[in-house]
Amino acid sequence: MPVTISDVARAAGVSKSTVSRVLNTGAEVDAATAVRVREVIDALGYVPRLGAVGLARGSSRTIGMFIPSLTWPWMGEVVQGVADAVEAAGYGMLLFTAGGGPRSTAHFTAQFSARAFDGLLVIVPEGSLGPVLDMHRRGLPVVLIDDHGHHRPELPSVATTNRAGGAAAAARLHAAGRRRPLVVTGPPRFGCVRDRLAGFRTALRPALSLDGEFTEETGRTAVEHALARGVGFDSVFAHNDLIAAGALRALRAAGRTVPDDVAVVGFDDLPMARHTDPALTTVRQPMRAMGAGAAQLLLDGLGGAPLTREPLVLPTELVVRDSA
Amino acid sequence: MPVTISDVARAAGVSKSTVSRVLNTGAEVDAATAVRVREVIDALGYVPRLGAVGLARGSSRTIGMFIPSLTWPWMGEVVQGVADAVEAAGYGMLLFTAGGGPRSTAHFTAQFSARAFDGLLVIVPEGSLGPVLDMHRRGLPVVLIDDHGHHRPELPSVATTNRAGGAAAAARLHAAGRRRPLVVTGPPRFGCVRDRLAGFRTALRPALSLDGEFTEETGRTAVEHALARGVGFDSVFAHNDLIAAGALRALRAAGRTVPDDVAVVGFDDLPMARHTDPALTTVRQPMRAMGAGAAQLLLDGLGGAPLTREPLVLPTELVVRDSA
DNA sequence: CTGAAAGCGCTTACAG
DNA sequence: CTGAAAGCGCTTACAG
Repeated sequence: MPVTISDVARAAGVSKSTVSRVLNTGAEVDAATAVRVREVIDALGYVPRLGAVGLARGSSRTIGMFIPSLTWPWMGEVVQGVADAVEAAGYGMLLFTAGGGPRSTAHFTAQFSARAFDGLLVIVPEGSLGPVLDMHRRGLPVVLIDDHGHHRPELPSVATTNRAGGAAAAARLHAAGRRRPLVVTGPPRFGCVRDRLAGFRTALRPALSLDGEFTEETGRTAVEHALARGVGFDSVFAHNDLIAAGALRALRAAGRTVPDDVAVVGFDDLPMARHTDPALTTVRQPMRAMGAGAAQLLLDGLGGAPLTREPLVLPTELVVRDSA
Repeated sequence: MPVTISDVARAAGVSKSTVSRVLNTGAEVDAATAVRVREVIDALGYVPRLGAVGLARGSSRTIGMFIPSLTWPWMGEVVQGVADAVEAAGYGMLLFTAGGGPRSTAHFTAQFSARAFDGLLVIVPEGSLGPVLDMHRRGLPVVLIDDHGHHRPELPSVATTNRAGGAAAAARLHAAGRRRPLVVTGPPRFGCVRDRLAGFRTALRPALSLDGEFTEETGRTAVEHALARGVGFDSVFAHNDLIAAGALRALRAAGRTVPDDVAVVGFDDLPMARHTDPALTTVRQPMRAMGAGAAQLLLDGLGGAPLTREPLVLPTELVVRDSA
């Protein structure tokens, strides 16, 4: 049988109120009494039951996190960043995934209604903004991790400098004397795609710009296509590292040398970026820091700090390796 | 203000007991009454507060998951498998990571003591078996996801067929006429390493066997080393896909063609396996199924089913691509 | 079949 | 500084 506050009170010869006070407010308790109670707590190994505290206080000391899927390449980094910050604050983290479609969303919503968490961190799964906004409207503190450059003025969020990242990629290529870049983007409906492109264009004009999915295959076929069409490009700006990997592969298959014939810059800095051949020069997104920053924002908010709607923007960073 | 069971009772003209009954046991309630209560529940959008239910029932309908880190290549797959099963059962999943060392473990232990979860899934972080065994001893249902082939007879677990996987790799190489394989393993202290090696040896004798970490670098340096020593190998069996990727790279750098000069087989089937050049033939570990299977085992256990100590073993599968 | 009451393990005014 | 009591929102014997 786990020990309860009553056990402690009895053993220390005080009331539950007093035990509760030394545990919480700490003040308004006689020093000697406090010491004695603490000794008993340690001796008995008493830990307040979270559920009971939550019921009495109307909170759960737990945050929820809602994400599209754990299998995306950089998702683990973000969630790890969140986990670190949440752990440091002594909170629990309830993780929800949207992979199962409506069923998943329903489950997540049900846990919200059951008040399973006090605040929410979310990387909005496509089509799930509705329920999230609804929760926010009902008073749930929410912080968005804006992976797609879709700023929602209604909600606090953390984002990164997609535009500056694109500009940095262009600057690097420009400095290397490249003037005819092939740009391979992700889906144009994403804000991050438009931002990266806009940033890139401030320094360099694409010889050709193709869009596709954020996949290796997109990179491969885009390069094959450009090669077949005889587009004379001297570099590639890939909107993520998977696309870059595909481009690298297609270039090698075509007998082009990287970076001598064609320089390649990616985006993200996935772990694989250091293992491509040649190692990939890429624009690093601070995914872990974004997770940790969002968590900290939310935790501060739960602690009473005002949640500003001004996004917390963490900088990208050009990581120079061998491909450009 | 969220609606409570009292609101429902009042609106339906019954007692809280009755509302609770239609919500739970369902039986022993007049059909007409039940219908009326349900209507009110729907109309008011009533959802029982998880914490209150948990306190009254002595459970939390939440499971904990404790893992070394989310940044390992296949970790997302496992956790996603768990998330799917847990979601289907209407449970919550509290995620804990050991990345922060003792501080992380302390946090995790504190949440256990605070009874934040009813059951535990764990991929044992190195050095953290102690606390987990302790929780189990204190009555917490635990299921291990045995990624390292370290069977713990004390605990229920799910594992995979490392030995058969090694044998399948060897069989594939043997069928391709290879007789002088270079084997590059992970740390020999891991049971999975020994099992994969033992399985491999049932069909083929290594020309040379080197061990290292489960990293790209290990694969690269091992191949470079074997090449420098003039070991005449015609194939590589890498104990994971990162090692295989490194081997592929070193072979290409040395001008060897894969699979013609040297065939390469990996282990894991990470997403990157289909994007190496050439695409990697590898032994697939059913990480997602292992996660889902472990969760189901635990959930069944929480539902009253006996948790057998006999491991649930899910099969590996040889995925043939282009490298062997 | 249904309700009143006690209880789950805490916190927090309210008195003193 | 400290305790008795009420209350958080449920469930579950216990009567009827």
